Amino acid sequence: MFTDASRPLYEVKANLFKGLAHPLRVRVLEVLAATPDAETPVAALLEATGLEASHLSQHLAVLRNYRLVTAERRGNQVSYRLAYPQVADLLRVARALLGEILQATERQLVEQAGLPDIPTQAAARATDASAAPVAEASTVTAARS
Amino acid sequence: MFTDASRPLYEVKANLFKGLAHPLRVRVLEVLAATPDAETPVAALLEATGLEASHLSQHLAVLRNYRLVTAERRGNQVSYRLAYPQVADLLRVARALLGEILQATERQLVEQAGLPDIPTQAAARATDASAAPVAEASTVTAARS
DNA sequence: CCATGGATTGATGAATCCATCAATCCATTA
DNA sequence: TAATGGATTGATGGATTCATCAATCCATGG
Repeated sequence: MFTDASRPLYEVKANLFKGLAHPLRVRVLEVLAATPDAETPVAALLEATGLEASHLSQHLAVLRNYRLVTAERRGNQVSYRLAYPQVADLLRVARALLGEILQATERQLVEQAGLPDIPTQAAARATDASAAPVAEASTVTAARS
Repeated sequence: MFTDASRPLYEVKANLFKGLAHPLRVRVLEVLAATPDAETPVAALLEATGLEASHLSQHLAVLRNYRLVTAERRGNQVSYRLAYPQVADLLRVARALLGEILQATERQLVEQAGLPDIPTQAAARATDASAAPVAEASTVTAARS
């Protein structure tokens, strides 16, 4: 059911994004995407992420269920690779989009720094929390009707 | 903070995917992507989704915070559009990936249907639940060492 | 067969996200 | 300014997801 057909496309898509919506999973995919034609043993992933085996394995299971990676057992140990090259594509496009977003919001910060408050490092310090969205600045812009 | 720089890339990426990880939000983005150069009034989104205004607005707020859409107020009503064309790119690539996944899992279903159980419509009926991942079939494949 | 190392699975409290309802805001018109 | 329609915001249970720990599986070597 992790990627079922016979459901509206937007549901399946959202579901795919849900599979990608965790830093550790993205990290793992990035590592795997770095060597698209080689297998990466779990040991290497453990080292790359610094995680506890069990924790990593949980997320690997998620990635497997979503059919984003495939696993192969060679004797005692297991290796992973991306299930499809398009997974790497997706990461690249996401990165490109983020480039745009960050660049644009940076411009905005500069613009609004010209007038109000402290023009220097205030913004930098303000943008410090570790959870989610971009710093606010009133979203809905006006336009003449 | 919804798309902060100065954090590891994989965190920011995962965060982006989190913003996309909901069927309604994907649906809205798809609608907006259908007319990239025109604004879409909230009324149209309401109709396209069949949602209650408040509910839709919640998700629009999320999309705004993630900088995926922009809103403009024209007199009494508000219209939305994609903030960057790359958002549409991302949806397209996701769709391409899903195409691969579904096609491949379909092949697998056919293969394994050749031998066990009922070879006909059993698989189709089995893939019915409405929540998440693809139907299971043992993940870790073996290989010679 | 038992022990060991490598990896996965299961279970549980904590944290996060979501849908719904009430309240508010904003611009237009009377 | 009072009232109305369009849209957003806030608050609150209910549902998902996550991190951690213990238990299990699986293949190899003694």
